[in-house]
Amino acid sequence: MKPALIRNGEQPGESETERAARLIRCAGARATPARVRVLRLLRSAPTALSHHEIEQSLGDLALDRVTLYRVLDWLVATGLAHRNADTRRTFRFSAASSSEHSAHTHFRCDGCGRVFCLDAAPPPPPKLPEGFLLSRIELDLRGRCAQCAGSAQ
Amino acid sequence: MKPALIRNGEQPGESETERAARLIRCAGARATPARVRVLRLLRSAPTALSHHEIEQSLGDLALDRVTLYRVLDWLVATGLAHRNADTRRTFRFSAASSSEHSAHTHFRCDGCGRVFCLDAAPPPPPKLPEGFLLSRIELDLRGRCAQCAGSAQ
DNA sequence: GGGTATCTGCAACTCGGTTGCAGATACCCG
DNA sequence: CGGGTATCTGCAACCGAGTTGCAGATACCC
Repeated sequence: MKPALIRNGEQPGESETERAARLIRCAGARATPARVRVLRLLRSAPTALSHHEIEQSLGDLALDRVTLYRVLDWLVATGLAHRNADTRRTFRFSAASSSEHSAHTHFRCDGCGRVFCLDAAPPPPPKLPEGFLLSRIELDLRGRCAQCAGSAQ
Repeated sequence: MKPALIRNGEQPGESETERAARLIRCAGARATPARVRVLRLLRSAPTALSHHEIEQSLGDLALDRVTLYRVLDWLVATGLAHRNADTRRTFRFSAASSSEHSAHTHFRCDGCGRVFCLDAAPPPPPKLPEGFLLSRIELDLRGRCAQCAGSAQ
């Protein structure tokens, strides 16, 4: 849902920041630096990020641990982001894309735990036991990412 | 405990216990009551169980927390069981089946977190980024199980 | 039945995530 | 532009899942 936009970009950086801020306000909350920075980061990340990775990426101006958790929770609650537990049982967050679909394909690395979002074709619709409600399909590929496969293990 | 006996299955119960013990010995370890009981439980469970659920199921004669973790780790290490993080980021364990395949289909309930193993058809082979190694494919269905869908949420 | 490597149970610890509360601030409104 | 207030942030303390180290118990080999 992005209504066409508005200010045609000034600096690409500013433009993206503005967009994140707008998405947040649309969701009915204050566009605080914490939220804007986190959402912008998620939107530009190629993989789903863990709490720890996000903290690192924010660098020196890192937020308080708790604030970051709350920002992430809020993003997930409003649907601006998704949350998944990785193979090492830590949560990973990714921005919800506009081309959001209920079927997703991920690659989960058994080495480093990272999650890569693939564009692969959506899997076929399955049949479920009686009474079960389906809300989302996810195809999960497990193995080692290029980096982990390269290094001896 | 577990008075001896009866090799060559008679009572179905005993038989299953004996089988679990044999699997454990085959894997090169001692068939202690702790391991036998846990493996037997996993093998008879319809869904993947959490550490907590296993503790409950063992009832009064429950093992020490740590022992249970170690038994589970050992089962996973030897390949007799599988471990998965559920949507609430706790590990769930299931017995490895003899008809083991590298492609699996699970239903994960967003309500209670339980994981159901379905026999659904294996998904089609995907294409991966350069350098990635695939070891396993898993089709993940998300939604609500019959029980959680039934109760108001 | 005895000896010993392997297991078990206890206690203390780590780590990811959560809760409560006081102080700060984005945003509405005049 | 400045003030008031509901919303956010940061701190500190907490919780629950999982892990580690070690002393005592025990399955299994002989």
